[in-house]
Amino acid sequence: MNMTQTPPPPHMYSRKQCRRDRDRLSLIPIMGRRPCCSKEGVKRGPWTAQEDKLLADYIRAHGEGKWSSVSKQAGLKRCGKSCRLRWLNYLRPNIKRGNITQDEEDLIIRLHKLLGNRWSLIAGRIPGRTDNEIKNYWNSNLCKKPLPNNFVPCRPSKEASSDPQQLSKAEDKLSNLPKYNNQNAESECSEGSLSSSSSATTREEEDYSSLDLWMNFYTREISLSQFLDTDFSNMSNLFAEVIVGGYSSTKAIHDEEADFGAQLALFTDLADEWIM
DNA sequence: AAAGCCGCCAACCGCTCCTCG
DNA sequence: GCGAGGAGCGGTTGGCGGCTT
Repeated sequence: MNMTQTPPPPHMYSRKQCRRDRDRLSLIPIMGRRPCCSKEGVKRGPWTAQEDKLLADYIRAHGEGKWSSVSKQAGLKRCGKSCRLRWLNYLRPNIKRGNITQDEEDLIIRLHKLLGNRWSLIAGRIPGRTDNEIKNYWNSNLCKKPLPNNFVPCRPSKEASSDPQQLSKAEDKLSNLPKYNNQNAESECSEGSLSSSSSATTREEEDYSSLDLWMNFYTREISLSQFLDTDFSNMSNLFAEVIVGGYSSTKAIHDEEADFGAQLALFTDLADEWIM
């Protein structure tokens, strides 16, 4: 038996190689999928217009939530996750269809540099666009574009980490950006609040207005001088931790040791490098 | 004209986080 | 504090249409 002629095991095939083989040899797909729902009789695949109507009518009448029971209540033979995804990515009101504009593309690039592959957060800053749409757009368009000198690779966690020497100082900082609570962030974003309102009264509101300010600066909605002219005295140490990437959990909010002034000075030094 | 290849995008999957009892 | 279940997220896949050979 000549082992050198043995093809690689299926799990070592690249996707393209797999598809090439499938096309050439008319094989069934090598990499199968397990159904997400073990229940038999759960429908999968593309949604029909009738299913869309059932789901949309139900949610308009009863609101979002309880996805696991939505399918039953609405008379759909779909799993809850599928219903949720269909609603969020397609049926939800105010979904913007069609081509991504140049302005939206610029914003996606900046937000991706800022947030990495946190598509839901990026989508939250771009009205009418879904995380899935932005993710697809990134992977099919922006990922292939030539990157600026200091641009973060599309998948920094897998590709950039192997050669730390190539990371710029800014990228080092960006890779440590906070993983703040998505629900809070999304609700913030859904309000469309792009201003750095100083009327926040609670600690939580205060923290997110700080983050918002920074994001506005990063996405060039405000200038560096406007940013530095801000009265930071009303903001918590979270802001400083966000700036230098020292924030790793909500506990850090209460770190009284944070040297806000020094961190802000560091940020100011880095600011020019961060902005393309 | 047919086969092969490629890109796009809707949908699926597994994992993590959050909430609640 | 702990476990179960639900919700959300990001990575991946499959189907399809268009392009190339």
